[in-house]
Amino acid sequence: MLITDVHAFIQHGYRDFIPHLSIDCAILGYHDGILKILLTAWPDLDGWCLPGGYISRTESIDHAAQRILEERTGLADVFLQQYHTFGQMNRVLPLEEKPEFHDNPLYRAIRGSWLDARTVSIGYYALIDFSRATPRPDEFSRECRWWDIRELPPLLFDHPLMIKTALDTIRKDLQVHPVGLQLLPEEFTVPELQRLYETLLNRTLDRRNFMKKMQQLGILIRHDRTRSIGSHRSPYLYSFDEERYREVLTDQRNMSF
Amino acid sequence: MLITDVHAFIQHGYRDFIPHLSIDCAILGYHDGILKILLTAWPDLDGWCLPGGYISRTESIDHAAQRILEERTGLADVFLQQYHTFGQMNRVLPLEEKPEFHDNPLYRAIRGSWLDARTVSIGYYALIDFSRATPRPDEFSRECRWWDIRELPPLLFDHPLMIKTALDTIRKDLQVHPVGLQLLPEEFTVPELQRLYETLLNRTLDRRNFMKKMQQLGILIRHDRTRSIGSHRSPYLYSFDEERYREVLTDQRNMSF
DNA sequence: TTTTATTGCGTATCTTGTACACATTAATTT
DNA sequence: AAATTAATGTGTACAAGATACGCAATAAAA
Repeated sequence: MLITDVHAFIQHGYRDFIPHLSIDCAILGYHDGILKILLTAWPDLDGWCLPGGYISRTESIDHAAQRILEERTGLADVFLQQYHTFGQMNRVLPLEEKPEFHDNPLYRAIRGSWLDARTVSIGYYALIDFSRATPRPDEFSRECRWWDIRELPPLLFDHPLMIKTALDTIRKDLQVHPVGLQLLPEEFTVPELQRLYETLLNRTLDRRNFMKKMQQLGILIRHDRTRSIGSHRSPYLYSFDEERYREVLTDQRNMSF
Repeated sequence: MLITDVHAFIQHGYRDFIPHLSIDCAILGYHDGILKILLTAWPDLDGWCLPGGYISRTESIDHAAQRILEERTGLADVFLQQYHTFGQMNRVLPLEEKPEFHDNPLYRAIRGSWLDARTVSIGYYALIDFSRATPRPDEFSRECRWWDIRELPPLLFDHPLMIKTALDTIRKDLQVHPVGLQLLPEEFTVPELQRLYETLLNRTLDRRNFMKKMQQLGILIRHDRTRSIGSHRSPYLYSFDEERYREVLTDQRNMSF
Protein backbone atom coordinates (compact mmCIF):
# COMPACT_ATOMS: atom_id res chain seq x y z
CA MET A 1 0.00 0.00 0.00
CA LEU A 2 1.66 3.19 -1.17
CA ILE A 3 0.82 6.66 -0.01
CA THR A 4 0.56 8.70 -3.17
CA ASP A 5 -1.06 11.84 -1.89
CA VAL A 6 0.01 13.29 1.43
CA HIS A 7 -3.15 15.27 1.99
CA ALA A 8 -5.41 12.37 1.09
CA PHE A 9 -3.46 10.32 3.61
CA ILE A 10 -3.87 12.97 6.27
CA GLN A 11 -7.59 13.16 5.66
CA HIS A 12 -8.55 9.57 4.93
CA GLY A 13 -5.62 7.47 6.03
CA TYR A 14 -7.46 6.20 9.09
CA ARG A 15 -9.63 4.13 6.73
CA ASP A 16 -6.70 1.94 5.81
CA PHE A 17 -4.43 2.35 8.82
CA ILE A 18 -4.77 1.87 12.56
CA PRO A 19 -4.80 5.19 14.42
CA HIS A 20 -2.88 5.90 17.64
CA LEU A 21 -0.33 3.27 16.78
CA SER A 22 2.84 3.59 14.74
CA ILE A 23 6.03 1.72 14.02
CA ASP A 24 9.51 3.20 14.13
CA CYS A 25 12.49 1.35 12.72
CA ALA A 26 16.04 1.75 13.99
CA ILE A 27 17.73 0.68 10.75
CA LEU A 28 21.38 0.26 11.52
CA GLY A 29 23.78 0.07 8.62
CA TYR A 30 27.27 -1.31 8.73
CA HIS A 31 30.06 -1.13 6.19
CA ASP A 32 33.85 -1.11 6.49
CA GLY A 33 33.94 -0.55 10.21
CA ILE A 34 31.40 2.24 10.23
CA LEU A 35 28.02 2.00 11.95
CA LYS A 36 25.31 4.28 10.66
CA ILE A 37 21.64 4.76 11.25
CA LEU A 38 18.98 5.78 8.74
CA LEU A 39 17.11 8.95 9.64
CA THR A 40 14.48 11.05 7.92
CA ALA A 41 13.82 14.78 8.19
CA TRP A 42 10.66 16.80 7.93
CA PRO A 43 10.60 19.61 5.40
CA ASP A 44 11.73 22.99 6.77
CA LEU A 45 12.72 21.55 10.12
CA ASP A 46 15.97 20.81 11.81
CA GLY A 47 15.04 17.68 13.69
CA TRP A 48 15.51 14.15 12.44
CA CYS A 49 13.45 11.03 13.06
CA LEU A 50 13.64 7.29 12.80
CA PRO A 51 11.85 6.08 9.67
CA GLY A 52 8.36 5.19 10.72
CA GLY A 53 4.92 4.47 9.46
CA TYR A 54 1.50 3.16 10.25
CA ILE A 55 0.03 -0.31 10.37
CA SER A 56 -2.46 -1.28 7.73
CA ARG A 57 -5.68 -2.72 9.08
CA THR A 58 -5.01 -5.86 7.07
CA GLU A 59 -1.37 -6.59 7.94
CA SER A 60 0.48 -7.82 10.99
CA ILE A 61 2.78 -5.47 12.85
CA ASP A 62 5.79 -7.50 11.71
CA HIS A 63 4.64 -7.12 8.13
CA ALA A 64 4.19 -3.38 8.59
CA ALA A 65 7.72 -3.07 9.89
CA GLN A 66 9.08 -5.09 6.93
CA ARG A 67 7.13 -2.91 4.51
CA ILE A 68 8.38 0.32 6.06
CA LEU A 69 11.94 -0.93 5.94
CA GLU A 70 11.58 -1.95 2.31
CA GLU A 71 10.03 1.40 1.38
CA ARG A 72 12.98 3.28 2.92
CA THR A 73 15.81 1.02 1.80
CA GLY A 74 14.57 -1.11 -1.10
CA LEU A 75 15.67 -4.20 0.83
CA ALA A 76 13.40 -7.17 1.40
CA ASP A 77 13.75 -10.21 3.66
CA VAL A 78 15.82 -8.41 6.24
CA PHE A 79 16.12 -9.70 9.80
CA LEU A 80 13.91 -7.30 11.72
CA GLN A 81 13.40 -7.54 15.43
CA GLN A 82 10.76 -5.96 17.62
CA TYR A 83 12.51 -4.58 20.69
CA HIS A 84 10.23 -2.27 22.68
CA THR A 85 6.95 -0.39 22.59
CA PHE A 86 7.07 3.26 23.57
CA GLY A 87 3.96 4.71 25.16
CA GLN A 88 4.94 7.56 27.47
CA MET A 89 2.46 10.41 27.57
CA ASN A 90 5.10 13.01 26.85
CA ARG A 91 6.83 11.25 23.98
CA VAL A 92 5.54 13.78 21.46
CA LEU A 93 4.62 16.67 23.72
CA PRO A 94 8.01 18.30 24.25
CA LEU A 95 8.00 19.07 20.55
CA GLU A 96 4.59 20.67 20.51
CA GLU A 97 5.97 23.28 22.84
CA LYS A 98 8.53 24.36 20.28
CA PRO A 99 7.29 27.41 18.36
CA GLU A 100 9.25 26.66 15.19
CA PHE A 101 7.27 23.46 14.94
CA HIS A 102 3.90 25.19 14.96
CA ASP A 103 4.79 27.18 11.87
CA ASN A 104 5.81 24.08 9.97
CA PRO A 105 3.57 23.59 6.91
CA LEU A 106 3.33 19.82 7.28
CA TYR A 107 2.54 20.06 10.97
CA ARG A 108 -0.20 22.61 10.28
CA ALA A 109 -1.72 20.25 7.74
CA ILE A 110 -1.69 17.41 10.24
CA ARG A 111 -3.22 19.41 13.10
CA GLY A 112 -6.67 18.19 13.91
CA SER A 113 -6.38 15.14 11.70
CA TRP A 114 -6.26 11.53 12.88
CA LEU A 115 -2.47 11.86 12.88
CA ASP A 116 -2.63 14.64 15.48
CA ALA A 117 -3.28 12.26 18.34
CA ARG A 118 -1.55 10.57 21.18
CA THR A 119 0.41 7.72 19.58
CA VAL A 120 2.06 4.60 20.89
CA SER A 121 4.98 3.39 18.80
CA ILE A 122 6.37 -0.09 18.38
CA GLY A 123 10.13 -0.09 17.91
CA TYR A 124 11.90 -2.49 15.54
CA TYR A 125 15.56 -2.74 14.75
CA ALA A 126 17.35 -4.05 11.69
CA LEU A 127 21.01 -4.50 10.89
CA ILE A 128 21.95 -4.27 7.23
CA ASP A 129 24.83 -3.47 4.90
CA PHE A 130 24.30 0.21 4.14
CA SER A 131 26.19 -0.03 0.86
CA ARG A 132 23.40 -2.25 -0.47
CA ALA A 133 20.60 0.11 0.49
CA THR A 134 19.43 3.19 -1.36
CA PRO A 135 17.67 5.49 1.10
CA ARG A 136 14.40 6.93 -0.18
CA PRO A 137 12.49 9.63 1.71
CA ASP A 138 8.80 9.04 2.26
CA GLU A 139 6.09 11.50 1.29
CA PHE A 140 6.44 13.36 4.59
CA SER A 141 10.17 13.84 4.46
CA ARG A 142 12.50 16.15 2.65
CA GLU A 143 15.44 13.84 3.13
CA CYS A 144 16.37 10.34 4.22
CA ARG A 145 19.98 9.50 4.75
CA TRP A 146 22.57 7.65 6.79
CA TRP A 147 24.15 9.23 9.84
CA ASP A 148 27.24 8.02 11.61
CA ILE A 149 26.07 6.64 14.95
CA ARG A 150 28.74 8.68 16.71
CA GLU A 151 27.63 12.00 15.22
CA LEU A 152 23.87 12.15 15.28
CA PRO A 153 21.93 15.28 14.35
CA PRO A 154 19.25 16.80 16.63
CA LEU A 155 16.44 14.28 17.03
CA LEU A 156 12.72 14.84 17.48
CA PHE A 157 10.28 13.29 19.95
CA ASP A 158 11.57 10.44 22.08
CA HIS A 159 13.77 9.16 19.28
CA PRO A 160 17.02 9.56 21.24
CA LEU A 161 15.63 7.05 23.74
CA MET A 162 14.48 4.79 20.91
CA ILE A 163 17.95 4.74 19.39
CA LYS A 164 19.66 4.15 22.72
CA THR A 165 17.28 1.31 23.56
CA ALA A 166 17.81 -0.25 20.13
CA LEU A 167 21.59 -0.18 20.51
CA ASP A 168 21.43 -1.61 24.03
CA THR A 169 19.19 -4.40 22.77
CA ILE A 170 21.45 -5.23 19.84
CA ARG A 171 24.49 -5.41 22.10
CA LYS A 172 22.59 -7.72 24.43
CA ASP A 173 21.37 -9.89 21.56
CA LEU A 174 24.95 -10.11 20.31
CA GLN A 175 25.76 -12.19 23.37
CA VAL A 176 23.32 -14.83 22.21
CA HIS A 177 23.02 -14.61 18.44
CA PRO A 178 25.72 -14.51 15.77
CA VAL A 179 25.80 -11.44 13.56
CA GLY A 180 27.12 -10.91 10.08
CA LEU A 181 25.09 -12.98 7.65
CA GLN A 182 23.31 -9.99 6.17
CA LEU A 183 26.13 -7.54 6.73
CA LEU A 184 29.21 -9.03 5.16
CA PRO A 185 29.80 -10.13 1.57
CA GLU A 186 29.44 -13.80 0.66
CA GLU A 187 33.15 -14.25 1.38
CA PHE A 188 34.93 -12.36 4.11
CA THR A 189 37.95 -12.52 6.35
CA VAL A 190 37.95 -13.03 10.09
CA PRO A 191 39.44 -9.58 10.72
CA GLU A 192 36.52 -8.14 8.78
CA LEU A 193 34.07 -10.06 10.96
CA GLN A 194 35.89 -8.96 14.08
CA ARG A 195 35.75 -5.36 12.92
CA LEU A 196 31.97 -5.68 12.70
CA TYR A 197 31.74 -6.93 16.27
CA GLU A 198 34.11 -4.24 17.50
CA THR A 199 32.05 -1.56 15.83
CA LEU A 200 28.78 -2.82 17.28
CA LEU A 201 30.22 -3.25 20.77
CA ASN A 202 32.24 -0.04 20.51
CA ARG A 203 35.39 -1.61 21.94
CA THR A 204 38.37 -3.65 20.84
CA LEU A 205 38.55 -7.43 21.07
CA ASP A 206 41.52 -9.78 21.17
CA ARG A 207 42.13 -11.30 17.71
CA ARG A 208 43.04 -14.75 18.95
CA ASN A 209 40.23 -15.11 21.44
CA PHE A 210 37.74 -13.81 18.91
CA MET A 211 38.90 -16.43 16.41
CA LYS A 212 38.61 -19.13 19.05
CA LYS A 213 35.02 -18.18 19.84
CA MET A 214 34.01 -18.22 16.20
CA GLN A 215 35.67 -21.61 15.72
CA GLN A 216 33.80 -22.91 18.78
CA LEU A 217 30.51 -21.76 17.31
CA GLY A 218 31.40 -23.66 14.14
CA ILE A 219 29.61 -21.22 11.88
CA LEU A 220 32.61 -20.48 9.66
CA ILE A 221 33.74 -22.37 6.57
CA ARG A 222 37.31 -21.66 5.46
CA HIS A 223 38.14 -21.43 1.76
CA ASP A 224 41.47 -21.49 -0.07
CA ARG A 225 43.61 -18.60 0.94
CA THR A 226 43.10 -15.66 -1.35
CA ARG A 227 42.42 -12.04 -0.66
CA SER A 228 45.58 -9.96 -0.77
CA ILE A 229 44.59 -6.52 0.38
CA GLY A 230 47.38 -4.95 2.31
CA SER A 231 51.11 -5.29 2.21
CA HIS A 232 51.29 -8.20 4.58
CA ARG A 233 50.18 -11.74 5.10
CA SER A 234 46.92 -12.31 3.25
CA PRO A 235 44.07 -13.63 5.36
CA TYR A 236 41.93 -16.65 4.60
CA LEU A 237 38.49 -16.12 3.16
CA TYR A 238 35.50 -17.53 5.01
CA SER A 239 31.81 -17.97 4.47
CA PHE A 240 29.08 -18.69 6.94
CA ASP A 241 27.84 -22.24 7.34
CA GLU A 242 24.29 -21.01 7.02
CA GLU A 243 22.69 -24.17 8.34
CA ARG A 244 24.85 -24.13 11.45
CA TYR A 245 24.41 -20.36 11.67
CA ARG A 246 20.68 -20.73 11.97
CA GLU A 247 21.08 -23.52 14.51
CA VAL A 248 23.14 -21.20 16.69
CA LEU A 249 20.53 -18.46 16.25
CA THR A 250 17.90 -20.60 17.91
CA ASP A 251 20.31 -21.88 20.53
CA GLN A 252 20.08 -20.40 24.01
CA ARG A 253 23.70 -20.46 25.18
CA ASN A 254 25.22 -17.05 25.46
CA MET A 255 28.72 -15.88 24.65
CA SER A 256 30.75 -13.24 26.38
CA PHE A 257 32.34 -10.43 24.41
CA MET B 1 -10.81 5.44 35.88
CA LEU B 2 -13.29 2.71 36.69
CA ILE B 3 -15.70 1.12 34.28
CA THR B 4 -19.04 1.13 36.08
CA ASP B 5 -21.35 0.25 33.25
CA VAL B 6 -20.36 -2.38 30.75
CA HIS B 7 -22.73 -1.22 28.04
CA ALA B 8 -21.75 2.41 28.47
CA PHE B 9 -18.15 1.29 28.09
CA ILE B 10 -18.95 -0.68 24.96
CA GLN B 11 -20.75 2.28 23.42
CA HIS B 12 -18.67 5.25 24.56
CA GLY B 13 -15.42 3.81 25.87
CA TYR B 14 -13.49 5.04 22.84
CA ARG B 15 -13.88 8.58 24.20
CA ASP B 16 -11.63 7.77 27.13
CA PHE B 17 -9.59 4.88 25.81
CA ILE B 18 -7.36 4.29 22.81
CA PRO B 19 -8.98 1.92 20.33
CA HIS B 20 -7.17 -0.95 18.54
CA LEU B 21 -4.67 -1.21 21.37
CA SER B 22 -4.89 -3.22 24.55
CA ILE B 23 -2.71 -4.45 27.36
CA ASP B 24 -2.56 -8.00 28.65
CA CYS B 25 -0.83 -8.86 31.89
CA ALA B 26 0.77 -12.21 32.62
CA ILE B 27 0.50 -11.97 36.40
CA LEU B 28 2.51 -14.82 37.83
CA GLY B 29 1.98 -15.71 41.43
CA TYR B 30 4.33 -17.72 43.60
CA HIS B 31 3.82 -19.22 47.01
CA ASP B 32 5.29 -22.26 48.75
CA GLY B 33 6.85 -23.76 45.67
CA ILE B 34 3.83 -23.34 43.47
CA LEU B 35 3.72 -21.09 40.43
CA LYS B 36 0.33 -19.85 39.34
CA ILE B 37 -1.04 -17.43 36.82
CA LEU B 38 -4.05 -15.18 37.11
CA LEU B 39 -6.72 -15.76 34.47
CA THR B 40 -10.16 -14.36 33.82
CA ALA B 41 -13.14 -16.00 32.14
CA TRP B 42 -15.96 -14.56 30.07
CA PRO B 43 -19.49 -15.32 31.23
CA ASP B 44 -20.97 -18.48 29.71
CA LEU B 45 -17.77 -19.46 27.98
CA ASP B 46 -15.17 -22.10 28.54
CA GLY B 47 -12.08 -20.18 27.50
CA TRP B 48 -9.83 -18.23 29.82
CA CYS B 49 -7.81 -15.07 29.17
CA LEU B 50 -4.98 -13.08 30.64
CA PRO B 51 -6.32 -10.08 32.56
CA GLY B 52 -6.29 -7.18 30.16
CA GLY B 53 -7.59 -3.74 29.58
CA TYR B 54 -7.36 -0.59 27.56
CA ILE B 55 -5.14 2.44 27.73
CA SER B 56 -6.64 5.71 28.83
CA ARG B 57 -5.94 8.59 26.48
CA THR B 58 -4.34 10.41 29.38
CA GLU B 59 -2.05 7.76 30.83
CA SER B 60 1.17 6.07 29.74
CA ILE B 61 1.11 2.41 28.77
CA ASP B 62 3.16 1.55 31.85
CA HIS B 63 0.59 3.31 33.99
CA ALA B 64 -2.25 1.47 32.27
CA ALA B 65 -0.55 -1.85 33.00
CA GLN B 66 -0.09 -0.91 36.66
CA ARG B 67 -3.72 0.14 36.91
CA ILE B 68 -4.97 -3.10 35.34
CA LEU B 69 -2.82 -5.15 37.68
CA GLU B 70 -4.06 -3.22 40.69
CA GLU B 71 -7.68 -3.59 39.60
CA ARG B 72 -7.30 -7.37 39.34
CA THR B 73 -5.14 -8.00 42.41
CA GLY B 74 -5.44 -4.99 44.71
CA LEU B 75 -1.66 -4.70 44.71
CA ALA B 76 0.14 -1.46 43.95
CA ASP B 77 3.81 -0.71 43.26
CA VAL B 78 4.49 -4.10 41.76
CA PHE B 79 7.47 -4.68 39.48
CA LEU B 80 5.85 -4.87 36.06
CA GLN B 81 7.82 -5.46 32.90
CA GLN B 82 6.81 -4.94 29.30
CA TYR B 83 7.97 -7.96 27.35
CA HIS B 84 6.43 -8.10 23.88
CA THR B 85 3.77 -6.58 21.67
CA PHE B 86 1.50 -8.99 19.84
CA GLY B 87 0.12 -7.85 16.52
CA GLN B 88 -0.54 -10.88 14.33
CA MET B 89 -3.58 -10.58 12.08
CA ASN B 90 -5.03 -13.86 13.27
CA ARG B 91 -4.58 -13.35 16.99
CA VAL B 92 -8.33 -12.97 17.55
CA LEU B 93 -9.70 -14.52 14.40
CA PRO B 94 -9.47 -18.23 15.29
CA LEU B 95 -12.01 -17.57 17.97
CA GLU B 96 -14.51 -15.78 15.74
CA GLU B 97 -14.81 -18.99 13.81
CA LYS B 98 -16.08 -20.83 16.85
CA PRO B 99 -19.89 -21.00 16.82
CA GLU B 100 -20.29 -21.12 20.58
CA PHE B 101 -18.63 -17.74 20.72
CA HIS B 102 -21.16 -16.10 18.42
CA ASP B 103 -24.00 -16.95 20.76
CA ASN B 104 -22.23 -15.44 23.73
CA PRO B 105 -24.24 -12.50 25.14
CA LEU B 106 -21.20 -10.34 25.85
CA TYR B 107 -19.74 -10.99 22.43
CA ARG B 108 -23.04 -10.07 20.78
CA ALA B 109 -23.08 -6.81 22.71
CA ILE B 110 -19.56 -6.01 21.58
CA ARG B 111 -20.17 -6.80 17.91
CA GLY B 112 -20.01 -3.69 15.81
CA SER B 113 -18.68 -1.55 18.65
CA TRP B 114 -15.22 0.01 18.86
CA LEU B 115 -14.14 -3.12 20.74
CA ASP B 116 -15.00 -5.32 17.77
CA ALA B 117 -11.88 -4.36 15.84
CA ARG B 118 -8.47 -5.66 15.03
CA THR B 119 -6.41 -5.09 18.18
CA VAL B 120 -2.72 -5.03 18.95
CA SER B 121 -1.85 -6.01 22.49
CA ILE B 122 1.12 -5.02 24.62
CA GLY B 123 2.21 -7.79 26.97
CA TYR B 124 3.44 -7.11 30.49
CA TYR B 125 4.50 -9.59 33.12
CA ALA B 126 4.53 -9.34 36.89
CA LEU B 127 5.73 -11.69 39.59
CA ILE B 128 3.96 -11.47 42.93
CA ASP B 129 3.11 -13.47 46.02
CA PHE B 130 -0.32 -14.86 45.25
CA SER B 131 -1.20 -15.20 48.92
CA ARG B 132 -1.14 -11.41 49.21
CA ALA B 133 -3.45 -10.81 46.24
CA THR B 134 -7.22 -11.05 46.19
CA PRO B 135 -8.33 -11.69 42.59
CA ARG B 136 -11.24 -9.58 41.45
CA PRO B 137 -13.02 -10.16 38.14
CA ASP B 138 -13.56 -7.13 35.94
CA GLU B 139 -16.92 -6.10 34.55
CA PHE B 140 -16.51 -8.39 31.56
CA SER B 141 -15.65 -11.51 33.47
CA ARG B 142 -17.57 -14.06 35.43
CA GLU B 143 -14.50 -15.20 37.27
CA CYS B 144 -10.91 -14.32 37.97
CA ARG B 145 -8.69 -16.82 39.69
CA TRP B 146 -5.28 -18.42 39.99
CA TRP B 147 -4.36 -21.44 37.90
CA ASP B 148 -1.40 -23.70 38.46
CA ILE B 149 1.02 -23.03 35.61
CA ARG B 150 1.30 -26.76 34.97
CA GLU B 151 -2.44 -27.28 34.59
CA LEU B 152 -3.86 -24.47 32.53
CA PRO B 153 -7.46 -24.41 31.31
CA PRO B 154 -8.36 -23.86 27.63
CA LEU B 155 -7.20 -20.40 26.61
CA LEU B 156 -8.70 -17.95 24.14
CA PHE B 157 -7.05 -15.94 21.37
CA ASP B 158 -3.26 -16.01 21.21
CA HIS B 159 -2.98 -16.15 24.98
CA PRO B 160 -1.12 -19.49 25.01
CA LEU B 161 1.66 -17.77 23.04
CA MET B 162 1.53 -14.77 25.37
CA ILE B 163 1.99 -16.98 28.43
CA LYS B 164 4.79 -18.98 26.85
CA THR B 165 6.60 -15.80 25.79
CA ALA B 166 6.19 -14.32 29.26
CA LEU B 167 7.66 -17.41 30.93
CA ASP B 168 10.57 -17.53 28.48
CA THR B 169 11.27 -13.86 29.15
CA ILE B 170 11.16 -14.29 32.93
CA ARG B 171 13.56 -17.22 32.78
CA LYS B 172 15.91 -15.15 30.64
CA ASP B 173 15.66 -12.14 32.96
CA LEU B 174 16.41 -14.42 35.89
CA GLN B 175 19.94 -14.80 34.52
CA VAL B 176 20.49 -11.08 34.98
CA HIS B 177 18.23 -9.88 37.76
CA PRO B 178 17.67 -11.25 41.26
CA VAL B 179 14.16 -12.37 42.13
CA GLY B 180 12.37 -12.69 45.39
CA LEU B 181 11.95 -9.24 46.95
CA GLN B 182 8.24 -9.09 46.23
CA LEU B 183 7.65 -12.81 46.49
CA LEU B 184 9.02 -13.93 49.82
CA PRO B 185 8.16 -12.72 53.31
CA GLU B 186 10.37 -10.16 55.01
CA GLU B 187 12.41 -12.99 56.50
CA PHE B 188 13.02 -16.23 54.66
CA THR B 189 15.42 -19.13 54.53
CA VAL B 190 17.83 -19.94 51.72
CA PRO B 191 16.03 -23.21 50.91
CA GLU B 192 12.85 -21.16 50.48
CA LEU B 193 14.63 -18.82 48.10
CA GLN B 194 16.09 -21.76 46.21
CA ARG B 195 12.64 -23.32 45.91
CA LEU B 196 11.44 -20.13 44.23
CA TYR B 197 14.23 -20.29 41.67
CA GLU B 198 13.66 -23.98 41.07
CA THR B 199 9.96 -23.40 40.52
CA LEU B 200 10.57 -20.58 38.05
CA LEU B 201 13.27 -22.47 36.17
CA ASN B 202 11.38 -25.75 36.44
CA ARG B 203 14.46 -27.74 37.41
CA THR B 204 16.51 -28.59 40.47
CA LEU B 205 19.59 -26.69 41.57
CA ASP B 206 22.50 -27.71 43.76
CA ARG B 207 22.02 -26.36 47.30
CA ARG B 208 25.64 -25.49 47.92
CA ASN B 209 26.27 -23.82 44.58
CA PHE B 210 23.06 -21.87 44.88
CA MET B 211 24.12 -20.59 48.29
CA LYS B 212 27.52 -19.62 46.90
CA LYS B 213 25.95 -17.58 44.10
CA MET B 214 23.67 -15.72 46.47
CA GLN B 215 26.59 -14.98 48.75
CA GLN B 216 28.59 -13.69 45.77
CA LEU B 217 25.77 -11.34 44.86
CA GLY B 218 25.83 -10.05 48.42
CA ILE B 219 22.11 -9.38 48.52
CA LEU B 220 21.42 -11.48 51.62
CA ILE B 221 21.63 -10.43 55.26
CA ARG B 222 21.73 -13.27 57.76
CA HIS B 223 19.86 -13.00 61.06
CA ASP B 224 20.11 -15.05 64.24
CA ARG B 225 19.18 -18.63 63.62
CA THR B 226 15.52 -19.20 64.29
CA ARG B 227 12.87 -20.89 62.25
CA SER B 228 12.32 -24.47 63.27
CA ILE B 229 9.96 -25.91 60.74
CA GLY B 230 10.70 -29.52 60.17
CA SER B 231 12.16 -32.22 62.25
CA HIS B 232 15.76 -31.48 61.45
CA ARG B 233 18.38 -28.80 61.64
CA SER B 234 16.71 -25.39 61.55
CA PRO B 235 17.88 -23.02 58.83
CA TYR B 236 19.05 -19.44 59.28
CA LEU B 237 16.65 -16.64 58.48
CA TYR B 238 17.69 -14.05 55.90
CA SER B 239 16.44 -10.77 54.55
CA PHE B 240 17.36 -8.96 51.37
CA ASP B 241 19.86 -6.14 51.51
CA GLU B 242 17.49 -3.96 49.53
CA GLU B 243 20.07 -1.33 48.63
CA ARG B 244 22.46 -3.95 47.29
CA TYR B 245 19.51 -5.78 45.70
CA ARG B 246 18.65 -2.74 43.63
CA GLU B 247 22.29 -2.26 42.69
CA VAL B 248 22.40 -5.78 41.30
CA LEU B 249 19.13 -5.16 39.43
CA THR B 250 20.73 -2.40 37.40
CA ASP B 251 23.96 -4.34 36.97
CA GLN B 252 24.59 -5.97 33.63
CA ARG B 253 26.55 -9.09 34.62
CA ASN B 254 24.61 -12.28 34.14
CA MET B 255 24.54 -15.41 36.23
CA SER B 256 24.16 -18.95 35.10
CA PHE B 257 21.48 -21.17 36.57
C1' DT C 1 21.07 -42.76 72.94
C1' DT C 2 20.66 -43.72 68.21
C1' DT C 3 18.80 -42.70 63.87
C1' DT C 4 17.51 -39.76 60.16
C1' DA C 5 16.87 -35.92 57.33
C1' DT C 6 18.26 -31.40 56.58
C1' DT C 7 21.42 -27.42 56.75
C1' DG C 8 26.06 -25.20 56.62
C1' DC C 9 30.51 -25.04 54.80
C1' DG C 10 34.22 -26.73 52.47
C1' DT C 11 37.24 -28.75 48.54
C1' DA C 12 38.40 -31.02 43.97
C1' DT C 13 37.75 -30.77 39.22
C1' DC C 14 36.37 -29.32 34.96
C1' DT C 15 35.14 -25.64 31.83
C1' DT C 16 35.58 -21.13 30.19
C1' DG C 17 37.53 -16.50 29.69
C1' DT C 18 41.60 -13.78 29.31
C1' DA C 19 46.31 -12.41 28.43
C1' DC C 20 50.06 -12.96 25.76
C1' DA C 21 54.11 -15.37 23.06
C1' DC C 22 55.76 -16.94 18.76
C1' DA C 23 55.83 -18.61 14.15
C1' DT C 24 54.07 -17.61 9.35
C1' DT C 25 53.28 -14.91 5.46
C1' DA C 26 53.55 -11.24 1.77
C1' DA C 27 54.51 -6.87 0.32
C1' DT C 28 57.92 -3.25 0.91
C1' DT C 29 62.44 -1.60 1.60
C1' DT C 30 67.38 -1.82 1.24
C1' DA D 1 68.02 -11.12 -3.33
C1' DA D 2 67.99 -10.35 1.52
C1' DA D 3 66.20 -7.85 5.32
C1' DT D 4 62.37 -5.39 7.21
C1' DT D 5 57.74 -4.64 8.53
C1' DA D 6 53.09 -5.36 9.61
C1' DA D 7 49.64 -8.18 9.49
C1' DT D 8 47.61 -13.15 10.12
C1' DG D 9 47.48 -18.08 12.19
C1' DT D 10 48.14 -20.99 16.11
C1' DG D 11 49.29 -22.32 20.73
C1' DT D 12 49.94 -21.97 25.76
C1' DA D 13 49.69 -20.26 30.62
C1' DC D 14 46.96 -18.41 34.04
C1' DA D 15 42.75 -16.80 36.34
C1' DA D 16 37.96 -16.96 37.08
C1' DG D 17 33.90 -19.32 37.16
C1' DA D 18 30.80 -23.36 37.14
C1' DT D 19 29.90 -27.86 38.72
C1' DA D 20 30.14 -32.03 41.53
C1' DC D 21 30.38 -33.79 45.74
C1' DG D 22 32.22 -34.88 50.76
C1' DC D 23 31.48 -34.24 55.52
C1' DA D 24 30.39 -32.17 59.85
C1' DA D 25 26.60 -29.84 62.55
C1' DT D 26 22.04 -29.79 64.07
C1' DA D 27 17.25 -30.89 65.62
C1' DA D 28 13.54 -33.77 65.92
C1' DA D 29 11.93 -38.47 65.96
C1' DA D 30 12.66 -43.34 66.98
